[in-house]
Amino acid sequence: MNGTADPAIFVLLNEIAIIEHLARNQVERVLPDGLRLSHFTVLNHLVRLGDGRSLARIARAVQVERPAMTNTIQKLEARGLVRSAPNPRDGRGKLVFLTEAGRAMRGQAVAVMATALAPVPHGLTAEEIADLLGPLRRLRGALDRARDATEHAQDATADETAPQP
Amino acid sequence: MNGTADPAIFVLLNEIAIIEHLARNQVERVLPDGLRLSHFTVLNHLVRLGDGRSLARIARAVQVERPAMTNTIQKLEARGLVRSAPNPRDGRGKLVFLTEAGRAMRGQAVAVMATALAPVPHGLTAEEIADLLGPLRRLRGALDRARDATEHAQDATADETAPQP
DNA sequence: AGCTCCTTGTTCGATGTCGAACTATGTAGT
DNA sequence: ACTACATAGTTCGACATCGAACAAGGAGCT
Repeated sequence: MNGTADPAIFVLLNEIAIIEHLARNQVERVLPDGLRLSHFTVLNHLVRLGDGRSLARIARAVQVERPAMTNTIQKLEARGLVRSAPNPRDGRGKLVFLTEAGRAMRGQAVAVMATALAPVPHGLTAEEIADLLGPLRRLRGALDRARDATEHAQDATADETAPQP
Repeated sequence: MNGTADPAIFVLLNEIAIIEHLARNQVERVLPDGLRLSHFTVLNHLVRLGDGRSLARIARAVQVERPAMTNTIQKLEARGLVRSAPNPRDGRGKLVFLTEAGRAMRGQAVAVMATALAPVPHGLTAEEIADLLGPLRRLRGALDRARDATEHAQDATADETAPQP
């Protein structure tokens, strides 16, 4: 009817954008007391990969600009979920550490998110979820390289997937 | 090593969120003159599925709240990319139409996006892209149903995928 | 008709994110 | 040592999005 069919990659990215949007909204509705997904993402990152990291490094790993991370860390610190200290090795740097409250909050968030997302696997088998991951990681890699072509970053998001057995 | 392994669905959604973020940033850097992805999404929707739709209907289809769509339509109208007229059948409603400039802008945007995303398929074969789509559509469906469980919507995002052969 | 409930589009205030720009510090090259 | 240049963290202004709340109109029911 129309000659405007989108390329396959468009359709795929559109689908991904919608899924991200639905998942974000659904998850943010159940997170404890106004905790944003971006806040949780940082807590989760620090729990999984270890704390004592610099703000800039966290920002690169979770794919936000540094100003956004400054904001996020300030909010987390105001809630007592993280604390930060100057880096003794680097006068510019700042290291971010989890507090016990931060670890507890992350655990609580994981629990409610798991509950909220429980109905989802009914649309997808565990095997299908696993099968999706490989190609999606390569897609992410391709996007990372395409960005590097126009910019000049190299540490990208690699450490996000590091500790997978 | 740590006892904090995330459920598979978490890992999947995290990957999806990062891909969405990378793709959005990459695309918005090449869109003509400050055109936002949300603006393009509306233009693309109207070209593909037909114009003369109401603001609320477009908002549901592209998964944003009505205030956001009011803002988007106002920006598009200020640029002369769409025009709107009151719905003669419904005194509350407002119908949004594409202008020629809007159609042209959408075509131009598709072209530069295709160029910007050209390196991406090198990480993924066309067949893999196609294979991804089925499971992802079911994932979207599952999320839609999970949302319906706590809320009360039913038209969801179905028409977005309607014209697929 | 009248009443109730839903839908539409909008305005408002709050928040998160971005890019640009700035200061301070580290790093490399001469 | 000095002079670039890169990086860390922050502040600033712009902007999109959200949820809540509103006024206006439609739909259904008695």
